[in-house]
Order: sequence, then structure tokens, then C-alpha cells
Amino acid sequence: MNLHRRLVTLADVARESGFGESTVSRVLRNQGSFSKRTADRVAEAVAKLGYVPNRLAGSLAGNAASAGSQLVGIVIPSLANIVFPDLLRGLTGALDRTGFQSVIGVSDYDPDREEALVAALLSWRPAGLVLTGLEHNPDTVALLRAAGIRVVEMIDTDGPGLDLVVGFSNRAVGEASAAHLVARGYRRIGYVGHDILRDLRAGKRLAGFEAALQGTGYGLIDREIVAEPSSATAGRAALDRLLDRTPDLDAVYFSNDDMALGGYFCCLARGWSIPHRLALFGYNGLDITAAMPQPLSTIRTPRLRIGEIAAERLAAGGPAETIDLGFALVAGATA
Amino acid sequence: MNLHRRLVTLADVARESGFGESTVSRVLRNQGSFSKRTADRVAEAVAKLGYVPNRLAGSLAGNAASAGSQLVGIVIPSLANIVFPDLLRGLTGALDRTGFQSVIGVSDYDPDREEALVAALLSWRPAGLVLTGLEHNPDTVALLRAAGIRVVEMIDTDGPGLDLVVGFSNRAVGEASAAHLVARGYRRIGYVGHDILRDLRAGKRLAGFEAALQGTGYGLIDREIVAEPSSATAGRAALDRLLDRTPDLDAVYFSNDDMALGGYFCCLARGWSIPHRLALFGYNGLDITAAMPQPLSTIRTPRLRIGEIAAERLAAGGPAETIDLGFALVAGATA
DNA sequence: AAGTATTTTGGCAGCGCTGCCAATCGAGTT
DNA sequence: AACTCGATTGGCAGCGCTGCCAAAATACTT
Repeated sequence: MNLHRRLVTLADVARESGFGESTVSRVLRNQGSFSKRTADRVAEAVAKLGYVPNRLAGSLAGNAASAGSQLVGIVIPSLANIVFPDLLRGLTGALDRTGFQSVIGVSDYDPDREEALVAALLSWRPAGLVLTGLEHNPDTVALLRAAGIRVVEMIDTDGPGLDLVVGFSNRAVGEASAAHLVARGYRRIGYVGHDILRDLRAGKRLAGFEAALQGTGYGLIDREIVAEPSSATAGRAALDRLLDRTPDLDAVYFSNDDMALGGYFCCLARGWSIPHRLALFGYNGLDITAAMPQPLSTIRTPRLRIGEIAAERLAAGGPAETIDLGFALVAGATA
Repeated sequence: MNLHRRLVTLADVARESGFGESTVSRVLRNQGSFSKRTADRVAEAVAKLGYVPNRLAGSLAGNAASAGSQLVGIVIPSLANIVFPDLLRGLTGALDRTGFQSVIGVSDYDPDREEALVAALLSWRPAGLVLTGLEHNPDTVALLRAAGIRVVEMIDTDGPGLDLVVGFSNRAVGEASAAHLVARGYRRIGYVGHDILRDLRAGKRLAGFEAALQGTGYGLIDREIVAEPSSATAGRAALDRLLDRTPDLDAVYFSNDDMALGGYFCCLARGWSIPHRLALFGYNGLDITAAMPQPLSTIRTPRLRIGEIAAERLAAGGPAETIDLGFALVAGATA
């Protein structure tokens, strides 16, 4: 390709159209005043030369102290769990509509990587930053404060936020799940989960679950926690281990629907009837679980909506606040 | 936050450390020569002032004609299908390692949106662009050529590419799937798929499948195609309709594993034994399908690897070429 | 000690665009 | 016809950083 030829610049368009650079710039941004004829001439020149504006220069020149570029930085912990693509979908959808572009970083649930990513994203002078969860390194917070930009923390509302917070209470999710199981008469309840040291939200759900269970007088009988990320395979294997150890459970709470689906397959393979021999309860409201012969009992979370609201609030401006979007318990047929 | 105060600039660091701007710049980029003592002093000043480099300015100043910014633009058709998060995971992982940041756009399988996104991404003067598939608007191609940057087209190798192409032959996937089913003795074969008008790769797989089937003398008996995106729910409903209409099929080929999983649930709900009453064959090699009591027979695609190779080639430079990463047929227990 | 490499350093002109402000143009006023 | 006022337009100084090149400091020779 033409690595040799200089790219077309605003000055070229100005020369070609016969107007000044400022005028062309105004027309291109549809800002300030100019006549219809001018706009047409400029459009013509742009088309003829194949001009593509250079936003690097634009953002640098524009008020660099305040919201510089039309970029929004997004840091998510993972892409392996469907939750995050869903959040991204909501974010990019709403962001596109408001003319923003998304720069994305994946932290692998590592606070240090999150910090590095925040620093890297900040160097593009984004208009705002979107993070996941409320827990960050002190240095990350310092960077954020110094940058003086809007920040959204998604998913978790169980604690104080830096600026905007959009999500729901993971603790309340755990409590609601426990209440449901107890109300249905289950007493010998176990837990199958993935790495709570890394996925802090899963930890908060479990804490809420256990607390609610204690409150009713029944405790958690046994638990099986895997170190790996959540997956159906991990869920199936973990439930197998749990049942080998403690066969007389009557219900199992899973850290999420991926794990629960693995649990479902485990029961199918053992020929155990659900929910009579064993009840299953998940978390997330994955599409797949609705297609199961027996729909999974789970908690449906407003993932897409969280992304959308986060993006909209970021674009709209407004006071710092915490927005709790709640969740819905889906009774299903497995618990 | 401090929207009022000017952000710290390189000049501030220079003043604070007592060196010139060029020296500080060199130290910060670890390029050119400077003494250890200088580096320490600069690091000190950076830490003291909390300096965050402005990459907008950096990229603008750096050779703007060639690879300007350290950004790579990525356009994917969707985030709803797990394939794309997997590709993204490979891309962002490898890109991070080479110091690039990813700007992402989602086209919703719409070539016009793809074009708009390419134009928008190009305005950040990315070092390269990553697209999905080989089919683009003529204007999109023109934009790409004029930009003079590296382009990678992912997933599909069935046709000529613009520059780098990383993927596998979707047509060959279809052919291999058909060959497997025929070899196993299935003769009355149906197809359940999602929107081939939008997902062109699914169309190519189906074309390969049908061609191979014709070649053996057996044709495709019946097909059920839904207009919506693929999902387990859609797969289950579609298989139900197909079987109501043509009950005597002995095998069904699905457009992907999501659909196939829905088909599996459909059989479970009907009490049909798999693969004796009906055999199922999918595509993608989703993790979930490996956890099923009967692992799904499917094609495993190197999604992560495609993303990684794409990113690496983009970063490394090198000649235009098509890299076929192949695929693996997973025999499974459903066909 | 004088001279020649080599390493370190600083000055300054842009990169392409926008903000500011002054200049120009028309049309309406008196 | 002289004058006012709003609509258009152009000139130019940066935005913060890097590339280029010359200057300064240091090291090595003979």
C-alpha cells in the first residue's frame, strides 16, 4: 500500500475547496456557522481527496485539559465469562450511539494489571473510564483522581464507589438465592464455585448466601471450590467430587450458570432426578439455561442494561451516584 | 476531580528533573542514550509529579505518515456469539504483549456499519486494522488501501484477502462434517441453522456440506433456518419444527454448537436416544459441549490461536499471506 | 597534552487540528 | 449614502510530544 505518499490533511482539503482551514474544520464538525454552498464545496473536496480526519490531532488541539478525546477506556477482568461480552455489548452499543469509541483492556482479574491498563488507557486522554467492581489498588485510584475524568464502576454496588456505580448488590443475590432454596424446603445445601479470591463478586454472593442461610438456622453443609475459572467442565467435575464426599445433599448452589450447567450434566450422567434427588441453583440467567428441558433456577442479571446505562451516564454527565439495577430470580424447574 | 488544574506534561517533568525535554522523552521511551543517573532523576520527577504521558501527542509527533499510534482497530460482527470474545481474547492478549492497545467496533454483521467503523477507527491512525471475513464493501476496501496500513482478515480463508488472512476454510469444515456423517452410516440428513444471509461463514460451511453430500450420492433431506442469531433456544425450537415436518431423519447438522446444544435439549425433552434415534453434529468446539454426558460431535476451531496469530503477524510485519490454521474434528458421542 | 571518538544532552521545528479573534461580506437601517 | 449588526471566513498560535541536528561532556589515543 502507499506507505510512501503523505496522507491527506485538512490543509489539503482547504486548498482543494478554496476555503481556509478553520472554515473546513467548522464544516466537518458541523459547528459554528457556514453557508450551505461552503458545506457542499467542502464535502466535494473531501470526497475527491478521500480525506479521513486525524482524531489524534483533533483531540490534542481541542481542550486537552478537559475531556480530550472521544475515546472511552474500558477495563474488564476477563472475556472468557459471557458476562463480560454482554457488558461490552451494552457499552459499545450505547457508546457508538453517542459517537464514542471504546479502547479495551483485559485485566485477568489482576489488580496490578488493572492498574497498568488504567495508566495505559489514561495516556490516550479518554473522556471517561469504565472499570469492573469496586476494589482497586490505591495507586489505581490515585491515577484516576489525578486524571480528573469520569469513572464508572460496573456490576457491584456493595460498597462505596469512586464516581458513578452501575450494577446490583451481589450480596443480595446470594441472600435471595438462599431464601429461595430454604423456602422450597431444601435443608442440606452445598456450594460449588470457582476461584473467589480472584472473582470478588462471586465471593460476595457466597457471603450473602451463607449469612442468609445462617439466619434461618441451617448452615452450608459442604462446599467444593475450584481454582480455575468457571466452566461447565469444571462445574461437572466439582459437583462429582462434592457428591462423592457428601452424597446426602438435597440442593447445590453454584457460583454461576456455567458451573450449574456442568452440575446439570453431572446429574444427567448419574441418572439423578432433578430436583427430587438434587436441586440446582445457578446465577446469571444465561440464555442456554432457558433452553434446557428443565429450565435452570437462577438469578437473571441485567448485564446488557448495566453496560448501556454506564455508557449513557458517562456520556451525559451528571452527579456521582450509585445506580442499582436490581436482578430477577427465575424460579425454573431445577430448584 | 481536578478538571481545573492543568495535567502534568513532559515539560513539567523536564523542569522538575533539570533536564531537557528531549532527554526526558528519550528516557521515557528507553530509546537513544542517556546515563543511569539521568534515568533515575527522571523517574523520580515522574513519580513526584504523577506524570502520565500523552500518547495523542506522541503519536501525532511520531512519524504520522507511517504506523502512527500504538493502536490497533478491531471490527467484529458481534459479541453475542462466543466465537468473537474468544477471538478478542487472543487478539488483546497478544497485542498487550507487544504494547498495543485495541480499539473495538461491533458491526452487527452489517457491511455498511463495518465501513463506518473502519472510517472511524482509521481516524485514530491505527498501526493496523483487524477485520472479520473476506467480504467488504468496495468503499471499505478503498478506505483501507488509502490508509496504507496493515490489515488482517480473520476466520475465513475461502477467497482472496486484502493483506494478511488468518483462519481456516469454512467450506472444508462443511465438507469434513458431511464426510464424517456419511462414514458413520447416516443417510437421511437434515440441517438446522441461523441466518446465513448475515453470517456468511455459516453459509460457506453449509455450501461445503451440501456439496460433499451430493458427491456421495445422498442429498440434504430437509433444512430449517431461523432468521435470528444462533442460540440454544433457537436451536431447540428449530429442531422441533424440523422433526415435526420430517420425523424420519437420522442425523442433523447444526450451524454451530449453540444451536446443536438446543438440539440436544430438544432430544432430551422428547426422550429420543442419541445418536441411535437421531445423531447430532455441531461446529465450534465450545467448552460446554465437552461437559455433556455425551460429548457433542463437532468441529473444534482454533479461535484463540487465530486472534493471537493475527495480532502477532500484525505487530511483526511481514509479507501479505494467507495463514490456514486448520480445524479438528471431534468425534464425540452424538454422531 | 592535544586530538579524536563516543556518549549525553538540549533546542526547536513541526505533526494536523481547533480555539480565538480579527477581517470581510451582506443586508437591513436611518 | 453612511452606518450597524449578524453571518461567514481566514490567520495563526498553540495542544504535548518526537525527530533532527548541533553542542557539550566524557572517554580513549597517540
